Amino acid sequence: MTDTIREYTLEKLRQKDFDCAKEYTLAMFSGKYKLLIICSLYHNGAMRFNELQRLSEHATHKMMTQQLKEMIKDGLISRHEQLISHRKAVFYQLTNTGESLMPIIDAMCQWGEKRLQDLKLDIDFCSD
Amino acid sequence: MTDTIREYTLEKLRQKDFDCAKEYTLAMFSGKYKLLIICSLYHNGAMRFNELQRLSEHATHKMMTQQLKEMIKDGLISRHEQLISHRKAVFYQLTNTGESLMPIIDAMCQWGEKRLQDLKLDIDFCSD
DNA sequence: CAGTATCCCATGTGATACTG
DNA sequence: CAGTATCACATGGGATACTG
Repeated sequence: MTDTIREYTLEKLRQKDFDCAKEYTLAMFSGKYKLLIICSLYHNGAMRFNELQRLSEHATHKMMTQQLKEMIKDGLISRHEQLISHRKAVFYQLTNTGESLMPIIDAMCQWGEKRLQDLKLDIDFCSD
Repeated sequence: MTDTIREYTLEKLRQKDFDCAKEYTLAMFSGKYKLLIICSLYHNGAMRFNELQRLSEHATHKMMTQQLKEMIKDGLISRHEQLISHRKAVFYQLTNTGESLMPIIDAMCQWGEKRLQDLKLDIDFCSD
């Protein structure tokens, strides 16, 4: 889950090796919670940190901040503060770049649904 | 790189929680070398173990066998043996299921190429 | 060639505590 | 609320040796 694909791909790019387009795209959303974050922001618009954390039952504070940081760095989401009754509130929302991943994610969703449908007939497919 | 997304998703499926279609699809190709393996088999047809290992300069024997095993388990590739001048040769090739991932991978390829093109203007995007 | 098994270190990540 | 920092343990994965 730890996104070592991201590290690995960024390293290639630093070496001026740009032959890793699909790996780079994969690195955009292969981190823990990243698909969940992207889809939630897409459907809900801007969300606050704690709202995002509550999305996944077991998301730890640490992992959520780490994932958000990477996604900001990658230009997928943006962070902005706002004062609500004299208290600072932080919002995250998808950038255009982040949104442009949605067609791919939709395709993944469809592939997965069809595949799982086929596999449901086979009780044992997820053992091991 | 280690595909804990795969473990995590299979665990959900074992719990009869099927609300993870996109994560499941992601788990299909987010392992180390999996994109590379799929694309190579797609373009070259059946390939032998050592040919696959030579694809990536630093692929270790252990990781390659592990990835291939998972992909067989997931139904993306098939393994079959053949006798070549009295020696056993092992071939791997994409199944129809594996091939059906190609449109998604192509989309990832295109997204990545466009994105990297845009980012090339910014020298610093891959630092950190 | 095509694996399997073992050892072992580096890294990821959960838990916890602290800050403004 | 929205973080950052530190510690401690579990796991991933490289290196190496062994098998048919």
